[in-house]
Amino acid sequence: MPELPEVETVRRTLENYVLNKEIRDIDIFYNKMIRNQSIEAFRNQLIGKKIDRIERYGKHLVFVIDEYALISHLRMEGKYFIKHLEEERNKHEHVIFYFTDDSTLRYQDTRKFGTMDLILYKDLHLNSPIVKLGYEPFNNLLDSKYLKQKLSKKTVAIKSALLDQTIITGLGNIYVDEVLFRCNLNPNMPSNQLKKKDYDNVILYSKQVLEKAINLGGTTIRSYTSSLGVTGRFQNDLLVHTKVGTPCVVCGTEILKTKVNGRGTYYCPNCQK
DNA sequence: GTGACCACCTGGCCGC
DNA sequence: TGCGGCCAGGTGGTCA
Repeated sequence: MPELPEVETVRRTLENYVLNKEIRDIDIFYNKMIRNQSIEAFRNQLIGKKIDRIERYGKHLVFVIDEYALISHLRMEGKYFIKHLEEERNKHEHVIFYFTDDSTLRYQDTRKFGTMDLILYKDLHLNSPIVKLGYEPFNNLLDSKYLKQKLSKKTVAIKSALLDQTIITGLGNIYVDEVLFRCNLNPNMPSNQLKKKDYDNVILYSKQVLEKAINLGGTTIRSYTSSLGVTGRFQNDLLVHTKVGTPCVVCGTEILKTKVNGRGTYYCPNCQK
């Protein structure tokens, strides 16, 4: 699924294709994808406008279109493609933006989990899904004091806490497994049992793992391949995620797969006691 | 306030 | 080969 590195890769790639293009028309084939506007209002507010820039907050892409912010969340399998006007629509393309130069931006989502919210840009940090997000690992405000405040009263498993986007934003199932392995933390450990060095390690390795993944263009696995022909290479650097049955790179113990609050979770039972 | 559970959705996989 | 059932999972809503 697209996590922060994959979304950042999509953002950087799309910037090369859609900036300053004028929207001539929009087709929406799955109405539930547009959450906070009627289809008519969504179209009326964007048609005739140009895409000024693309921002990213955690896993949210924000297309800045004149005075509006189009907040797109790819969820599980959302992807964007640039295609010529005349290319046939495939059945998983749910929103198509037509530009005046006869190119199109197409949002494709096999499972239809993705969402789009359209708000005024001035309200982006006042009244939008962005407001609830915690700090990204790259934010200097994310320190051990902040983590202690957020986690020290939580009994929920550390894996679940790190997936909570209101605490740290940008980590998803793949990268949480990788971070916990590097921290030698068991995914089921109650959040309130972490020590100061654990907070420091979570911050350090979250940053390290995400930075490397961004540099490698994200991770390409069965449930996610990037758009526009961009393929990530971080899957070659995964140490535990999807490695069930293979020896741990540190101690040689067989990597196990379990479930933590319903999420598939990979870990080394020896390194992550 | 917290945590558990469910719905959303469809392709892939497995067993029969 | 075809069918049914299960699994995958980020997020928001509901309920205890």
